[in-house]
Amino acid sequence: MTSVSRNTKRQSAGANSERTRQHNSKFVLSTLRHAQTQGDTAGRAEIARLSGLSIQAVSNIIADLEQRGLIRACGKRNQGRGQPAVQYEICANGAYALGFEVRPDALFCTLLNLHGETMCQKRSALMRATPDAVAQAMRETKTAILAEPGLAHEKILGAGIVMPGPFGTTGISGHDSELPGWQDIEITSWAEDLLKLPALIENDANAAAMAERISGVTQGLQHYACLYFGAGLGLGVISNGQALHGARGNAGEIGHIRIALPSGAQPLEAVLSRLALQDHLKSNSITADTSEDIAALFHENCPTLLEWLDLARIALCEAINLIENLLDPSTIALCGAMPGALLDALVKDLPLNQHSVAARPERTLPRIIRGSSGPMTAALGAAALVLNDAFTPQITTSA
Amino acid sequence: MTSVSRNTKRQSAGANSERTRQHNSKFVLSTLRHAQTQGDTAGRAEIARLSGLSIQAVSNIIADLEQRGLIRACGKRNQGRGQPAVQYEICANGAYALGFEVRPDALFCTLLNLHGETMCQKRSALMRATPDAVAQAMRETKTAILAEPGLAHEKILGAGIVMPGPFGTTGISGHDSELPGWQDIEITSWAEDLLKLPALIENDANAAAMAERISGVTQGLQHYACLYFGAGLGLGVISNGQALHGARGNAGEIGHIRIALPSGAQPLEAVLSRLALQDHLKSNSITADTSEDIAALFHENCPTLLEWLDLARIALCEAINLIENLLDPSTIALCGAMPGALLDALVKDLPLNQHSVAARPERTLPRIIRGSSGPMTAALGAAALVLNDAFTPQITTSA
DNA sequence: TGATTAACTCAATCATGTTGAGTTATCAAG
DNA sequence: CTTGATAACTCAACATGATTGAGTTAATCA
Repeated sequence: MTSVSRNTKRQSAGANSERTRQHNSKFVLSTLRHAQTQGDTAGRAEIARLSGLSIQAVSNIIADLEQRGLIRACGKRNQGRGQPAVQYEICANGAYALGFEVRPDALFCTLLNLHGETMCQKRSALMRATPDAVAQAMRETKTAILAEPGLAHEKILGAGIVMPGPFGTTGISGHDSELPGWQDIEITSWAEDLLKLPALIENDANAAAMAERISGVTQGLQHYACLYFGAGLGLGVISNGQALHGARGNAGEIGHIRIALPSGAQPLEAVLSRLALQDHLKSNSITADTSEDIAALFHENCPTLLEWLDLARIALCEAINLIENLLDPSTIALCGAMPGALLDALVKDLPLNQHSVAARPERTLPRIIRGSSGPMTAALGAAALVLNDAFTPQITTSA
Repeated sequence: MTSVSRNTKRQSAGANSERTRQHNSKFVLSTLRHAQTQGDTAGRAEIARLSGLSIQAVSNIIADLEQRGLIRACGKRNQGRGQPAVQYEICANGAYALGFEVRPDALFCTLLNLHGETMCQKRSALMRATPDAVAQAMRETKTAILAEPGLAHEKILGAGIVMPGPFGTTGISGHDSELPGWQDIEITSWAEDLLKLPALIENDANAAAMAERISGVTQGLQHYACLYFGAGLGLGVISNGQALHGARGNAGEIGHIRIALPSGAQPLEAVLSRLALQDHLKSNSITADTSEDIAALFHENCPTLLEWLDLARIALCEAINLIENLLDPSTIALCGAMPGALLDALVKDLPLNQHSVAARPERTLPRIIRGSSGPMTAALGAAALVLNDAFTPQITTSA
């Protein structure tokens, strides 16, 4: 089939020549993408050296990818003697990735091109996020997107879908983020049948982490974490370039962890979350329903908000300590549905624990950085999952 | 080359037919192993169905593995009509895995066969665990092991090596577990040159977790964690069948995390570790230097020890809450250098938080189980790393 | 200007998986 | 006790895709 595969057929555990080609094609694409993020390009011979493949093999793959419109030649480069190497780059609009975020009251959609650039965004209001209502909204959204010029079903690599966790029946019942009627649905195949596209399901924090990898502040990193402000507070973990789901897809519920604060032990998201901020404001009779409200308060130096910020920064330090000790990430990105300026303020001059495995002298990245913010972060991340998949040589796990 | 590869040559990122065969061979082996742990066996056709490979491909691989002495036919089985399927099993002594644990004062070694059974164990005292001293001890140990009957260099798949973290220079200086003179050594290639074998490096907790997977309580699980009593307290995390290292191999330092206790916030290993136990005993003028001493105290219901146990169980509950929320494991195993009876006592009737993503009604495994204990756990785990590698279809991550 | 170098192409070869046509051994129905 | 159905397995031809070695081309260097 194809390297950046569109076929919905489930992959089996065994490998064959087709799979080999798919794997190698993904390697070629990831090399080109990696070069492009550095403002660079690459030629056949260089890719062959990096991959350990023969030049001929790379040549064949490049011919194939070029013919399919995913890459194109972009000049030559002299590297000293010898014939100049023809350079290749990824065609921004050679293919697209679709991302959906299902929320209790709406369906968000983002379409990314191969450069990770947002091509369009859509929002559909939902009365109730039942499977039927979501299915209808997804179908309509897809139809609307296919109507755009230059878009065909064949050019969509797949769909990433973000759903609020926790998945399955858990001890946390009555949790606001749980959706009605989804318990008995195997979501991946449900979505693949619905959209006629390969589907990837993730929680919001992992998707946000992928977004940072595809077009954000963690490009090129293989190990990092992403604290994500969504309904509560989630943690996306990327290890070896792949998201960490846990046994049931419920990993990253960092908001539920009790942490030690000067005021006593509390769940992290009782302090460090959008809801916690709004509660704190409300207890001082200030309402801030939207991100814009919060941003405005921050802009005018609202003392109640600054008070919360001090609390939140203490909680954040504890969270960082936890994450660094447990996961040893290259960095931690802070992102999600909070005003960017507020994230900046949270991140700035944190009194981080220096007695940590993360306090390395040779460190080049800051221990915490501000990632992307805004309400569409999760839908963007959903689409990023698809791009990551297209650019990452895969494995199947054993029995 | 070979599927259970012995060659030291670094694998490249690109795939070819040889790599495909290697991948598929590992799948066949893992299927047979999995069946064997269930007291079962498997035939060609069954493996073909599981892998998605053709029967012919499986047949070829089986012929190859059998010829190399890694598997053998073990009777036939009637599954109703049709020709009975020839069953295969892994030859226990078809190959071996070597495991080393480097400690500040000694080098421990364990040799496992393909069934994960311990063939021999060795201990070499070290004055100081400098690279030179360790190299000499490793060389001598390997020579002694090769002298055993039935053992040849070719039958050793590789060496797993466990070293106390943290790796590299970190903010935690003066840490007792840091070894002298290792900062500037790329340990994997150092060990491969030294032993002329493929080498895998891990921290103690991850290795212990692998040991549970190969021959312990977590066989067949893809997602779990392992709380490990070593020098302090470590957490081994297996996600998707692979150990989680973090960016620098320092993941799992759960002992350093501050947790909220009735007595105030403290690092977890200030309560839950062998050293904490010994300190607690010492503050009541009881000395217990060895595991036997501790086991004896426990056996005679020493009130000071029981007092510690109550404290430790509270801390353990907090740790479990942390791990479950962050990693969503299938289960958590408790293991390491503590008397088994004490681990049992820790695990028994824990007042676990029911408000957790882990409190699932359909859960079949307990949320926490007792794993293997004893001083050789880490060296065993080191060898288990090699077996896991031999039985797990691999990938190389992209650039 | 010619030697050197590196990128690249072409054609032959090789490893491996797949496919389809048998063959064999067992069960079950007549 | 025969016969047909069924499933495991083998054999041979084929397809895919990577590798190899012998050119070819276009640069730099002396």
